[in-house]
Amino acid sequence: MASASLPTITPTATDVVDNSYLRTLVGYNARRASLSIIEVFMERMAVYGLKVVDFSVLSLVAHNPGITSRQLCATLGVLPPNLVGLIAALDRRGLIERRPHPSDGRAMGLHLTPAGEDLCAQAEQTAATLEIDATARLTATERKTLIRLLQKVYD
Amino acid sequence: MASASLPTITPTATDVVDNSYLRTLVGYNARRASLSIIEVFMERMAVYGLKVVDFSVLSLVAHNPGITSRQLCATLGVLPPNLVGLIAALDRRGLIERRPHPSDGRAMGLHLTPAGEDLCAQAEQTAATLEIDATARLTATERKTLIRLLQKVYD
DNA sequence: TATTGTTATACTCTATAACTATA
DNA sequence: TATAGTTATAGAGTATAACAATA
Repeated sequence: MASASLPTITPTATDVVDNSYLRTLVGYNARRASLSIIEVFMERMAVYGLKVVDFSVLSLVAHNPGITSRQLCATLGVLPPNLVGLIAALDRRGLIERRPHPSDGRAMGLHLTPAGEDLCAQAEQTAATLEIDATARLTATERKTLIRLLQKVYD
Repeated sequence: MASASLPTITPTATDVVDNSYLRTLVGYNARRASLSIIEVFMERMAVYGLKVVDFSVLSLVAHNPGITSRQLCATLGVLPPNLVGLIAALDRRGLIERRPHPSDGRAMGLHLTPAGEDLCAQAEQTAATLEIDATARLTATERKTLIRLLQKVYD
């Protein structure tokens, strides 16, 4: 970190990039904000050995015991072939279980193991803290407004 | 499209996935909104043979004549090796030119060709329209608020 | 005939190491 | 010594086709 009393390298005029046009676009701003939050998300979830999608899967299974792979795919926008390895890995780690679906012989109902419940609860607590930190420049009211407007875009 | 008068397949209770927890997270909402806008962006930019990054590069070069690859990388969060092919392709299409940098012999200043200026102007017009369409459920005021809050997150 | 879960595979995007030429 | 641009390559993420078992 540079001390305030030290001379700083002043960028020349040609070093300053004018991105004011891109900043008028909702898509550009949504993508940049999204990436900046997800960056923090990935850092803190690495402690649990979870990627962003792993967390989403774990959390959805926690709140929807018996959910199928198909339902996870539809909810998260992941294609079935790309969920197979992910589910298998969580299974191998002893975090989730695949049980035969009660009414559909083709499907498997997903459930958290006790270890999975523990990890998910911890991860969700971390997520709650992280969310505040990653959007620290927002007031609580602004954060609620932001979420409401974002949902209005994609709902 | 199903007519409103036709009987619809009513999903059973087990089909309804509870994602209310994920919806409390700014990151989840930012990512979903971001993807829904970028989806429309990609569709409409395909007409010009441009991907999202191509558009950003073209627009930044338009508003910053003589900008270097390095500056583009820093502004867009793209790694230098991944920009090389992209720039080369735009060059081959006759949309941009690489001229020797006036003060740094290692760098190349990027400039739009007349064809590039034309395409960029059209694409920016399309982007402006698309933005409104992709966020049609927002009022103009809400759209401005959304952009302000998103910038507060990543700035 | 349609759907769930799966395998295999291809394509795109992103990341790392190392080189060259210039600063 | 450090930086701009480049090459080659590896890894992650995302896509389609096709199959077995079940609806």
